[in-house]
Amino acid sequence: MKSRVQKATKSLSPKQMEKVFFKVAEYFSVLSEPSRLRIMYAVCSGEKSVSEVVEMCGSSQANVSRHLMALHKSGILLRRKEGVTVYYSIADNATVDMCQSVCTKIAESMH
Amino acid sequence: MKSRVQKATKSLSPKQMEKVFFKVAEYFSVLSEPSRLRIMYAVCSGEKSVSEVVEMCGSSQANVSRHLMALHKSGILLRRKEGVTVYYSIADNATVDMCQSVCTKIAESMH
DNA sequence: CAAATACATACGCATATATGCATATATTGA
DNA sequence: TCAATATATGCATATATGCGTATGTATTTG
Repeated sequence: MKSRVQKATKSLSPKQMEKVFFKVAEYFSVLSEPSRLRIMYAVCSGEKSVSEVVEMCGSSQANVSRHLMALHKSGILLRRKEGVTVYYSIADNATVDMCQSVCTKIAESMH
Repeated sequence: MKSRVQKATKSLSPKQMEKVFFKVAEYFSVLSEPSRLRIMYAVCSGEKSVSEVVEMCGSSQANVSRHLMALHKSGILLRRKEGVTVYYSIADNATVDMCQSVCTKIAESMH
């Protein structure tokens, strides 16, 4: 086996490859907005309600709600409703780890 | 220490945090287009000239050139000129590894 | 110098996306 | 039922982004 990438994509038809590229792009796209990263940072310390995130991020309720929903629809955040309150939490720690890696690399390069 | 994220962001002022969020978003943004992921896939198997990538991706020369330049300007690809020919290559294998992880996860969830 | 080759870029257009504002929906309690 | 609270969403707008087309720039060759 030549590379990890070949291992990951072997047995995928060109059409399937296109689909994967599209989905991966979509995934990164969700993480490509400062507002959503700020929200991710708020939620990654533990499950939070919308209003808690609003409080922590200083953005408007409408915006936070929309971004949380986008993060949820992409599978990055879990959503749990309890009465009127909606709680969001990290679906997969791998996502947070990935953000953290990039974050660290960039923070280092800023010195 | 509570979490890796706190470790990564400790000693950063709110202003610096904002800057990091912005830069991380920018980084993910570059990887959030199928065309650029296709190009990354072409280049990750080894240094490639622009025309080689054009050949491999089936996109127009102008487009490939623009995307390669974007990937280079963000630090993801290295650029080397040799005569009229320009060669691009992966700057940091960590980026490819990251894409591959996401790719695998998504490819699996497609079954 | 002229032509060919390889790559980069300006321009215009179509589309996507983030945001503010207002409003809708859902749940709870009086 | 009415009011209050928490969240979601429709609409308008400003901005960003991708792409095709055409053209510019740099290098090599005859």
